[in-house]
Amino acid sequence: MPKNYNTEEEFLKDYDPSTFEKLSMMVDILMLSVSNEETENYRKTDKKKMSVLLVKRDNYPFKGRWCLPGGFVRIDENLDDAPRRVLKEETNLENIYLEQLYTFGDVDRDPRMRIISSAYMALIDKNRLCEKIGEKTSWFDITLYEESDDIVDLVLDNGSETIKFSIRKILREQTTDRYSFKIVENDSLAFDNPLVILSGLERLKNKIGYTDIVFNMMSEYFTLGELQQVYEVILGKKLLDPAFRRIIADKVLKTDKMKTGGGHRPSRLFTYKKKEK
Amino acid sequence: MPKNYNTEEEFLKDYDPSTFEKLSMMVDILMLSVSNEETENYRKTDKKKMSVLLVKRDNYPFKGRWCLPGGFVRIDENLDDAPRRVLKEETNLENIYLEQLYTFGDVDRDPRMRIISSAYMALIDKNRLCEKIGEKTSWFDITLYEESDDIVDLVLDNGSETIKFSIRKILREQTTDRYSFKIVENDSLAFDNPLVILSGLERLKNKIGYTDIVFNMMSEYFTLGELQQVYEVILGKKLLDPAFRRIIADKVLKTDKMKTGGGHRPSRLFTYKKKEK
DNA sequence: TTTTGTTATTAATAAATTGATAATAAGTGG
DNA sequence: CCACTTATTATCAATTTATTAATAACAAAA
Repeated sequence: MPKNYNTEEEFLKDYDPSTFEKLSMMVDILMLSVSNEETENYRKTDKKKMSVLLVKRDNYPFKGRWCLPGGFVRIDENLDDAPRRVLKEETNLENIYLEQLYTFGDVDRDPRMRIISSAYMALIDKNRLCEKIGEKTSWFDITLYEESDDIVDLVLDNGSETIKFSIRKILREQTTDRYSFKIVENDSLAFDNPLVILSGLERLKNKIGYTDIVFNMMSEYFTLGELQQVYEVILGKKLLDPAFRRIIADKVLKTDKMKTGGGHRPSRLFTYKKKEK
Repeated sequence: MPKNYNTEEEFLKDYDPSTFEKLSMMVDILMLSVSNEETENYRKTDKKKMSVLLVKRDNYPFKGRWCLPGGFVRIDENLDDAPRRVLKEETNLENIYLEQLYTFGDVDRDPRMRIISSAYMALIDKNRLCEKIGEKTSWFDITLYEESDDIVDLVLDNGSETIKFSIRKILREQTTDRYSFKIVENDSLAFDNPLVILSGLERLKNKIGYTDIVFNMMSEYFTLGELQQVYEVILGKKLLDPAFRRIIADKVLKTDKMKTGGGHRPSRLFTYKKKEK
């Protein structure tokens, strides 16, 4: 029988927080970048890949498996602050582009107990995180095969290990535009991490067209060729040079620096031109 | 001191879920629709508005204030299932378009205790939910004033009550494209609901261009004029007729029904043409 | 019955954008 | 100095978008 309160204060003083069964909250971080193949004839060989940062679990559950970096949200910590803290702890990096991707909350997603996880997508220029990663942390290159209309196979590779999984895109009822994903096969990635990876790749693909987030993956100075390759690997298709240049013309700023040494005509270096207003 | 386990099962059997402090999880539902002004000369008067469904709180905290419908996530319920259940409970509606919007998790967003809330956006044809709502539930028309470059004022009105609040868009550090919102003023809306509303309006505005979600707000048969008005109210600007018709040409199917009685040339009725493949 | 007002719908053309090909530039490595 | 490679821009065709305006068809007023 609910008691009758007259003021907000009175109610709060009396409030029993244990009325509802509680649960735990985590954040997972999908750190994405683009592989760098500086020395290759990259225009010809299409070697550029998306890459994702994984860490090897040294605890149960999924001990020994690779997973996305993550951690529990502290009780006195804003949700949006958690991924930034975790990133600092795991990679010692600050000032990283982060955006919330999706909150995954299936009942059985974690074998330990009920844990809901907010996935955040982080974008970074790979050069900022290359040396300092230990044995437990590794970049994996992503290859994506569209198996059929509704099945996607993903292969992750870090040079010595390979991880494969398949995901089925399900056209949800009651929606007219959005897929939800379901894991069909998964050797080795922990938890529902495959879903996070595919969601992130899709989000990036969508947002590259109407935002400037790509520039978070570029170093300060870059050539238009490099930028174009990043676009191409994210979109999964070749772009024509003049068309591409037209698209990004007002997003970049020409510098007077040049990049030489490529065995061909040197290319001009550009920087990101921040929006006015 | 962590004990050493040899198998996953062994670990789980021994796992103590109380290691981390737990919290509660809610879902909020941002039910959006478009006001219907059937009898007006709507092309001239721009009366069409976005509307949002609010319920009056009859409990503390925020007793007597309007807020988004919502509820706690059950411990044995998938996160994505919760908004569907809540919607069924509060409005008796099923088969509603729903998509996860954002998970809000600031420490102080609920005065009771630590509660993280996933907001879901629901889109509906208003005619499906008009009669059957009681006194505690009401549609509010939304008017949006761009006060300055970074401040937006919102006014909600249900005919007898008016709710106002202001939100500041903050260009986040470390990002190049996204705003985060901060409530500047808020008379009467409960919790961080103003943020949810503005996020949803922005999401809708973005997605209308590359998805077919608008059709979730239309009834089965509609005129192109009606559809255009919905586009215009979502985008907040007028569109030219021929341009609009080109854009949606391959999304709609012409029927042989007509709508008469408008005091002008009757308009043909169309339906949503579902994507092939 | 005719006129006026209103929205629907489409034609037609100008303007802008995009697509595709090709030409020229400027390094490196033989 | 030549071959090779990528960079960069020009050019023109094809397509799309913007804009104006013409015509259609009903309701209501005159």
